[in-house]
Amino acid sequence: MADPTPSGESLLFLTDEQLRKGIEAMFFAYRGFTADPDRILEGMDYGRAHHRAIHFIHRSPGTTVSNLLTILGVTKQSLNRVLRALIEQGLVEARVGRRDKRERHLHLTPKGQELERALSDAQRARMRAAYRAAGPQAVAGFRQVLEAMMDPELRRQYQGLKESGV
Amino acid sequence: MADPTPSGESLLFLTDEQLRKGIEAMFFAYRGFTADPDRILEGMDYGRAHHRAIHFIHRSPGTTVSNLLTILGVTKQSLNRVLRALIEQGLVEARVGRRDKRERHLHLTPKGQELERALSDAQRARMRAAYRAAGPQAVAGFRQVLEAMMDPELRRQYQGLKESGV
DNA sequence: CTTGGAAAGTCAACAAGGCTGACGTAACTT
DNA sequence: AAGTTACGTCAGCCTTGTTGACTTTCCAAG
Repeated sequence: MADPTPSGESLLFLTDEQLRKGIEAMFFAYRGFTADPDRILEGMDYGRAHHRAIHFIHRSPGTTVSNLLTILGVTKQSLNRVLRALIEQGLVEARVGRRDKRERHLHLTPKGQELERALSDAQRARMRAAYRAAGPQAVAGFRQVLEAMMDPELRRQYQGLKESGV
Repeated sequence: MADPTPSGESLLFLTDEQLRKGIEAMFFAYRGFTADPDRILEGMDYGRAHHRAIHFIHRSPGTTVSNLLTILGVTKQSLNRVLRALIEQGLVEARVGRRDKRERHLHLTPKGQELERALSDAQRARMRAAYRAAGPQAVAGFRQVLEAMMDPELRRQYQGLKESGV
């Protein structure tokens, strides 16, 4: 049969075998992606769930609990357990909203910022090494594929975060 | 200051901001990556752990329990719980080794192959859509960055799987 | 000003899937 | 014959997710 691509590009990269390799690459890479923060957190009272909360509070200071709920995609009971620990132990501060006093605006305390720094330094170091090894063009492709892989709703979250910072 | 790259390439892609975007892209994309199989598995007695076992047994038929243990990076107690369920319910067969009778060689039964098919069809469909949207060059970059992100030991696992099929 | 509903928090119970430690058995290796 | 390896299993624990039911607070619309 004739080449079905308008541009004449090979479709060899879409074979089941290529796709399987991509799937396994995601699996193994994600293990590496979380390994360094996990190592830092183990022994402390915290886990990956705390890391995620800290990351997004750092990313969007003053975000509300429901915002966080949407981004993380967990139940409020689950998030609440994590936030309670972080607040009790002085890593996160929950300020009652000025306009809407039902809302809690979340901020990292200096102590929280310290842990955030340690975690993201470790994660960024690995990312930086991978980026450097692969080069800018590969990085662009990496980001394109990941973005295309997201659920549309999550992609909006991601893109929203990308610029606005809220 | 002078451009520090020998090749004269910009290092803008290595800024903390770019790295943070990459980190969040991994987070959101991994959610998408697992979403479809998770949907299929929910309601059945199985979860992501079963999916992983099924995937790698399919990938390397006849693999032993210790092989699987190494690839998955979990304890034997944890894997055993998953395997026991899969064997009891007739998705996986454990054949005593011919050369070394201590070993159990794992195979998918027709029923197991059926579920594997459903799961990987769903996951590949998403992968294929993402690959197609991003194009072959982006896919190459995607794979390069992921590979660079793995722990060296896991990279060996990945690369080993890539060709040999064992 | 009252009331409906949204936002937040809490309690209880449960499940999946990790973990450690201890132990047993069969089979291979030295 | 002794030691090691592969596998399985019991028991108990932790993290992180889930539902369901309920309360408190408070904004906003009638």
